[in-house]
Amino acid sequence: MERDGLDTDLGWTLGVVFRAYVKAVDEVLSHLPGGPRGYQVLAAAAQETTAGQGALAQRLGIDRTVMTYLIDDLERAGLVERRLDPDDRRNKRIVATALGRERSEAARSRLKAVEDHVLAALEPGDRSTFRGFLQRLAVRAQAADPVRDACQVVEELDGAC
Amino acid sequence: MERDGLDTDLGWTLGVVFRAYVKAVDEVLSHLPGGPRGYQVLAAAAQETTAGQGALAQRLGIDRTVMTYLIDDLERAGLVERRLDPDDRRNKRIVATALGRERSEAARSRLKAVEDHVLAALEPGDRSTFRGFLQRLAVRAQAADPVRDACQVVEELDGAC
DNA sequence: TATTGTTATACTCTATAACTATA
DNA sequence: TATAGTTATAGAGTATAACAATA
Repeated sequence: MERDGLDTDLGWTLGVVFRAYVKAVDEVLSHLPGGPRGYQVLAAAAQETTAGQGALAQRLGIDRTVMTYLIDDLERAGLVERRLDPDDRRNKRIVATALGRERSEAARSRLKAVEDHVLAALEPGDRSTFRGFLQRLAVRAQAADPVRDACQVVEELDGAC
Repeated sequence: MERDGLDTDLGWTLGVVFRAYVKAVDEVLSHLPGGPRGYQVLAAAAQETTAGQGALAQRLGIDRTVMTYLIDDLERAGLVERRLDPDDRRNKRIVATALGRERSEAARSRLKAVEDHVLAALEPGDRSTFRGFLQRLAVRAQAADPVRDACQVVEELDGAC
């Protein structure tokens, strides 16, 4: 069947694999408050002496207003604590509790298992090749400006932008 | 830097590449009513004698209530028409106008260019290897049930689900 | 009664801006 | 005045359910 449209090749396959991954991750992290994003915050809190929730939000690409609710939920669940920074009492450092560190580690194992499962269709050797390719594409994609790139693409075709 | 959390390997790279692709596609199709989804409908209408908008919605994974608005916009822009099916007057077949077919073809070229651009970081040979890997993963992922898979993954670790 | 397409309502996310407390 | 965190409000997007026309 000759496919066409967004289902074509890259767009379709990339989307299918990504959504399958996201769905599995959502499922595996559903017991954590805030789901995947809650896990990101928890994992950061478990590893680092965070500099305050604002900096944390920025680093994780989460809006600071969303961060408030996220931490509210994690705190209610007893996974993290807000500690006032003595040096600057406007800052609140987020630190994981013992329970939080435990849960974070457990979630990490599950995520690893999900990754392996998503890649299970490939031979072990191909898996690392694939990861290498993806990494190269990701690095390039992050460095670039998607909007400008899109305009370049269009320019080649009809001089738009 | 030892990364951890969702930013790890597969999840992070897959997300970055996918989002870059989606963003570029959004940009390149922004002039079409309904954006990427509008294009999917338009492309389907341009190629096939569609069996009615309900069937179309189901095949494209679009909610039928959303499909109504989508087609409203495409029709207003003069890209498609709703034609009553004489055999069953409840059905409305969606057919592309001459303008619609033209726009659909132009959009197709742009999408192809976006794909090439996203994969530009790889050597030509590696590109097709990568596509092959992705396709294998996508086929497997689509055949499987993400939720059940997630439970299997979890079971291996702590007997949940 | 069941089905196609349409419309109306509600709910979830996100983004924006206003507010407090510190500095 | 500026900044960290919080709270309140409004918007887009989606999902749910009621509705009209046809079978």
